[in-house]
Amino acid sequence: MRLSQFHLATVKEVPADAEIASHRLMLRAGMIRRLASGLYTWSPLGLRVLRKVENIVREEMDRAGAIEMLMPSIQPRELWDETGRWEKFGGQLLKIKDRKQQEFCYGPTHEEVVTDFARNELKSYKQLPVNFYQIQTKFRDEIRPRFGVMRAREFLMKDAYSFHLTQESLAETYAVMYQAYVRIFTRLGLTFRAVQADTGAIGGNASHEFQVLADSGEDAIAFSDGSDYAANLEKAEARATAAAAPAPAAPLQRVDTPRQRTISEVAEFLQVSPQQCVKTLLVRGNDGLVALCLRGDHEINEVKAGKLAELPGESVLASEEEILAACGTRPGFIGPVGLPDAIPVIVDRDAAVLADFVCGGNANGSHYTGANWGRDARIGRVADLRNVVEGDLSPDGKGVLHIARGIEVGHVFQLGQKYAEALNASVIDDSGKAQVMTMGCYGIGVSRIVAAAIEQRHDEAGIIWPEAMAPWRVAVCVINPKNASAAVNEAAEALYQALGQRGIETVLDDRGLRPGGMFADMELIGIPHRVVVSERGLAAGTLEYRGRTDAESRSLTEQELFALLA
RNA sequence: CGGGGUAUAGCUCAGUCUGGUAGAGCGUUGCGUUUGGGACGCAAAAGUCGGGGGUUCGAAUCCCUCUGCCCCGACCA
Repeated sequence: MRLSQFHLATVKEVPADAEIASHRLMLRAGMIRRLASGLYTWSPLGLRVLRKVENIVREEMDRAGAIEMLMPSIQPRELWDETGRWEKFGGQLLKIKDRKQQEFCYGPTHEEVVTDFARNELKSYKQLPVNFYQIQTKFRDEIRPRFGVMRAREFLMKDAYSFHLTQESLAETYAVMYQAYVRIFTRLGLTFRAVQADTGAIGGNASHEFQVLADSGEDAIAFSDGSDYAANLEKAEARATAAAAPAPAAPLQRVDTPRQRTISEVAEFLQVSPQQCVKTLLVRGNDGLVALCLRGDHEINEVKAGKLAELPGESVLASEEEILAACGTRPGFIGPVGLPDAIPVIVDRDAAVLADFVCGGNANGSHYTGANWGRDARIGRVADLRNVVEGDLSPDGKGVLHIARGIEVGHVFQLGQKYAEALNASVIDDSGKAQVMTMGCYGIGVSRIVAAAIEQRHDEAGIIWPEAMAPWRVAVCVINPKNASAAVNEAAEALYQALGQRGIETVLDDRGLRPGGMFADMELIGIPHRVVVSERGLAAGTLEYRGRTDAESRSLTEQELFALLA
């Protein structure tokens, strides 16, 4: 590509409300332009990168045996009524009507459509397993779109759906997809981790997220330094630090804590560490309130709490009024000692192995010291309620957990029969009986990958593309082309042609910018390799090469350059 | 949905408090000088000051209202 024939539109300034590096750099590089909240135009430059990602995803899906298709983005309400998700999906579903007032939505995902396709197309177990995929625009009416294309309302996604007769077959395809994802993110040149993910309300046997590691990531992930264990923080299991509580050594004593309500205030006031305190959260249970007890320095994990049998499927903190009505105490002074019998007490594993601890006194302005389970407070049962923290033992017993931030770019999921059952998608098995199919689904946020890559790889000057994602691998920069000798322009043109003939994607910067502006642009848009052609270099018979992350330029012969790029 | 902020040239923003002919930088166009890290000079084009209503002799500025956008929170996977 000759840059003089392209539309490169870099800018120096960027709106103050572009918060994260990838959003700022994509705007500055002119890759995207905002049309409305969460809606972005991909410029020619941005599209080149997006297509690089898309093509790698497509190649690896094809290699893994998935079959590409394309489904409509507009979907009829009736199909969504069949699975009950027209209502359940809520405000994220963009609903529209046609001229006959019939209702449709812009697809946020395609389980309904693909399962409808499958129930019409697949009749026999001999057609299974089969894995359909598409790369297509999705729309989710996010409450708060942000960070440019990182969390946009309209975005490009690869979604694949596999159909099986048995769970074993699903597990096989799941493993193949998992490996395909590993290949994709490896080829893209990203630092990532596959982590166990919560399967949520859908159930199923397995789910993994692929997280690109970046400090600005919205997800927290835990991983072991002694094994390959890695999980989303909402999923990571917290093991108790001790097998059992030590024997009680201190007497139970009520102490006045007139204005100390938070754990940190109480701990400081009583001169104990937060680890020696028990905090008690009251949440709405199936039948009245439920008490959840945690060690003072630990955080509740709402996903784990929501799964407790005593809770209605979600964890919602009780209001101050509800607490006052049930306990006669304001929040801040609640504790397991002397709590009304009607309130079940569920204790986190680590809180359960404390002895002589501090807890709320169930009276305004008072706490207990020297409290002990059994002697002073009842334990309904012990459960894993908390988020793991840096330094926790890995749940597989090997190594210690560390916490990192990640950006979710892929998610594989063993769906089971939820959708096939709702839509009655079945095939005839070898005994002639109809069997509901078992499904898996596998998503990749194609447009999000572009932002995630920048988030992971950038510097002061701009984007640092992995080679596989760069809009061009090499930039040939001509110094002062309008006034340089014919030889310089000819040499640049010849080099550009030679690189192209070797299959190396090259951009020729023949715009005639001053060198500073030209270099700044090539660095901003993240071209991995830069070669300068000038009178100076021509006289010396060498090319001036500089890698995107190199501190300085160096001289290469043309042959050395080709070898380096081979 | 609750709270906060914001809307002025293509872009980034001053100007609003204290009402009196619309500003800067970047970008764009033309001319000239320049040409190895975002050059310089001169000239020019470019604005229903988000929409509507009100107060006033007079509103970008004060008041009411609507809308868009951004941030925090709640929500959601």
